[in-house]
Amino acid sequence: MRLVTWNLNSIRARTDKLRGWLEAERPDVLLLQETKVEDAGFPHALFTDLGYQVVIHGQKSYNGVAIAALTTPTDVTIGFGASDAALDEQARLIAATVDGVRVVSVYVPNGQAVGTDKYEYKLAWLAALRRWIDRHDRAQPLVIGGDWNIAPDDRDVHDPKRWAGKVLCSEPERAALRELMAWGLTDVYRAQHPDGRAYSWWDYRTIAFFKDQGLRIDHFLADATIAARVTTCAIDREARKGRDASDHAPVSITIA
DNA sequence: ATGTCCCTTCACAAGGGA
Repeated sequence: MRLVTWNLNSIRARTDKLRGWLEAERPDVLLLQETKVEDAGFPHALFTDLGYQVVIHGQKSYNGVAIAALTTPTDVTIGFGASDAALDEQARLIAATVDGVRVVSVYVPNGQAVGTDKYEYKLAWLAALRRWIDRHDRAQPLVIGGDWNIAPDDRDVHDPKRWAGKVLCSEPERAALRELMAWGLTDVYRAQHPDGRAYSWWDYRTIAFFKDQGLRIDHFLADATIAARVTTCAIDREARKGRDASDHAPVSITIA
């Protein structure tokens, strides 16, 4: 079973690129972030034409997440619900069961800059995600993929000195991620590649991809059951190339 | 490195977000 997570930075702007990639790769499950479209405008045919079923949680202009799968996603939930419904006004979380595995697509808030309101919102959102995971039944295998907007440690940063303390790398964000993982989740890429220096995002603004000035902020976090069965984790750098590319590359895992 | 890309609207230029 192969799962891929990809922040598209607009599914409508990425339609042709995504179709070509999907035809060539055909993962069993595709987790999407930043679809940037209301549900009524979602391009369903892009998926159904290729045999995928897709469940979506979108909004106008920003955010938006989805899960596409070759088998039927069941028990779909959107947002945190329960006591954290106040943090559900932005479309950043969707979950479904696929082939017995609880699969989650997350788009963690970017946080803009340390000390801003958006940064505080990011930390609050991550705390809510931890509470949401606490409600998950440990009997069901769990994998959470998405754009976490956090580089877990300095191995995940092209220039740790330049990024020290900045948003995406600051200690409170990293601590929030560790708090989440303390539930019993493994960063699949890092487990597979202890010394790996692969990145998943390169800023458009600094022409960063050309210089490979990237950060690894897109992750699969898996529970012990799934983590033990992972055989590969790769970042598809090729998909970041070209003028019509998202600023994120797809991240892929294979589960035996 | 204030350099790009995508979205939206009191829309064809400018602001917000990343």
